[in-house]
Amino acid sequence: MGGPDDGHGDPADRPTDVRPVDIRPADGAQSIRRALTILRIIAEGRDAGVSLSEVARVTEISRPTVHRIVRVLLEEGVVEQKPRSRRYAIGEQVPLLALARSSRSPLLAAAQRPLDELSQALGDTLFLTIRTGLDTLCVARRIGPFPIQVISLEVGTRRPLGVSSAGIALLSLIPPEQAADILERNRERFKRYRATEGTAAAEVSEARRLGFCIRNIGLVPGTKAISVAFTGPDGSLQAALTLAAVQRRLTARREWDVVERLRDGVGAIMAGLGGGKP
Amino acid sequence: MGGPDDGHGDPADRPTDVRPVDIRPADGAQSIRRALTILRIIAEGRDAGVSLSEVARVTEISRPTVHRIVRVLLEEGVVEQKPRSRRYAIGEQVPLLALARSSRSPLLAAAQRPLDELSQALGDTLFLTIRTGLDTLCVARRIGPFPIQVISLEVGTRRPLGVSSAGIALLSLIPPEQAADILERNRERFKRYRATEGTAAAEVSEARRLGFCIRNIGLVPGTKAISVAFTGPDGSLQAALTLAAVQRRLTARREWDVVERLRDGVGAIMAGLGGGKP
DNA sequence: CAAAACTGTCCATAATATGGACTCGACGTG
DNA sequence: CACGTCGAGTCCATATTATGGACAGTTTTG
Repeated sequence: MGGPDDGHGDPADRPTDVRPVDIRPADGAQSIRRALTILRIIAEGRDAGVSLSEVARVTEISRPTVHRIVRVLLEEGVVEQKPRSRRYAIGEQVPLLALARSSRSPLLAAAQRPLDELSQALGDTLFLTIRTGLDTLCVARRIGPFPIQVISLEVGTRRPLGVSSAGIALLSLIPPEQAADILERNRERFKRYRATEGTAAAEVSEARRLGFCIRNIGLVPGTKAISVAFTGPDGSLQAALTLAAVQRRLTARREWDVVERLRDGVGAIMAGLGGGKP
Repeated sequence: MGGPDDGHGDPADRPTDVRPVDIRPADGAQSIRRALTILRIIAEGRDAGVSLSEVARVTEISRPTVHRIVRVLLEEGVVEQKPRSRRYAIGEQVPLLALARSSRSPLLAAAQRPLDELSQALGDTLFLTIRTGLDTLCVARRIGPFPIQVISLEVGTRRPLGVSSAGIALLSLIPPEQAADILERNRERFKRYRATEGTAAAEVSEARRLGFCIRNIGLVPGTKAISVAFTGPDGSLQAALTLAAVQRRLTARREWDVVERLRDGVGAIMAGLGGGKP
């Protein structure tokens, strides 16, 4: 079938030791997994959506199969299709299902105050980003009082881990080989973002050394971002706090101050997460 | 396979006019459809969740199959399992996917003001409920200023069409045979709610005659609800505005006034929906 | 206006999902 | 306490279902 490698069918006489990269038991419901993979890619497209062939390319599932799956999701309202561009986007049913668990996430609850205070104190824009699977997902944003703000991300933006500052920081706090594995699995998607596995890996190493990530923001010239990543109390969740600003506001002197403040913010958020309900 | 079907394959000689509510073509991706059916049932359970065997019973899918599907959804974070009760509930991935389309729904946007004003004016609790597939789903609530309020529903509550006042009203505005079909397909689920197809059908007829639904609220003795249903501009959506109050506040005299006011509210919402973007 | 790229459809085939039968453990009842 | 009932979860032979190569139609690009 699909799969990036190998001459196909070798008639079952290796036990189970090869395990090509991922832990996926591969049994159970393959088509449902595929549907979810497709959904995540479509979610990246936000309101603009994603074209069929791009979904097929990125997921490495054949076009007819993607088409069939997407058609079911379409009929069920889980995705919708933009009439003009024929691109697919997340459909109304998803928010409706989400209503079933409308209680806000503990992370967001814990982060509100620290985000407000920090963005006031630092003056620039802050982002709170979580890791989910192979992606980063922006879940909160605060625009600071300084007159020039770098917006760059909306809440809800989803990207492959490795293309954003937050993604680098997040990768820097998981074990190197896992991080490498993730980069590998995202390789196909990086093309969309003018990123490569190699440069991402280098940045991750650097971030691992420093304890945070600082770099230019890819798509917006003259801007910089600093990200500090952290995990939930029991390692339950992985998130990053990011500051974005025009380059001139991030002089070498201020950098360290900002990192310090971000770390304080992270501390405050983690404290708020500490003793939740079981 | 499953499903309340008829003699299958009649080789294409009805144009497009029958369309029995949603004519499941049954081709394509069956297991994905099943997964979604299961998800919707699980969504009904809200935070408490739903047991495996109940999902199997209601969906009329065999337990092993439900289990296998649910296990995949579990691994993917789409559902989660309460450790204590082993019940399944909607998982964190669903809200995360929903973030991709965080722009609020046009209905909610249009309804905010009218809801606020009406609940102030009438004094009692209002609910805005939509139809989605075979379900009603509460999407907004306003608690009025009168000291005794009937809460009964949370935002996010999902129920089979036919068990709530709003559901009856909604069924009353779709063609009788479609409504009957929906009741039929929900029969298995009614048992959970002490409802039956028969009484629901009678109430729907009554509502169709009156143009609204009024009745006692099932689970809360001494309380009444009045629902007025409506559709979006191009028939795009079906929704109902409901008032709930203790019985003594709904004297026969006031009933008509309330219905009148609810109709005004519906008018205001529909006006707000009128000229959206194409 | 031709080439390229993309969406969507068909169908034989292989692989996948299916559910009956079974095990295990928890709970309740005589 | 022994027995019976009910629910969760597992196994595996089977046939149903999903799969993707090839093709057709349409829009975009050069």
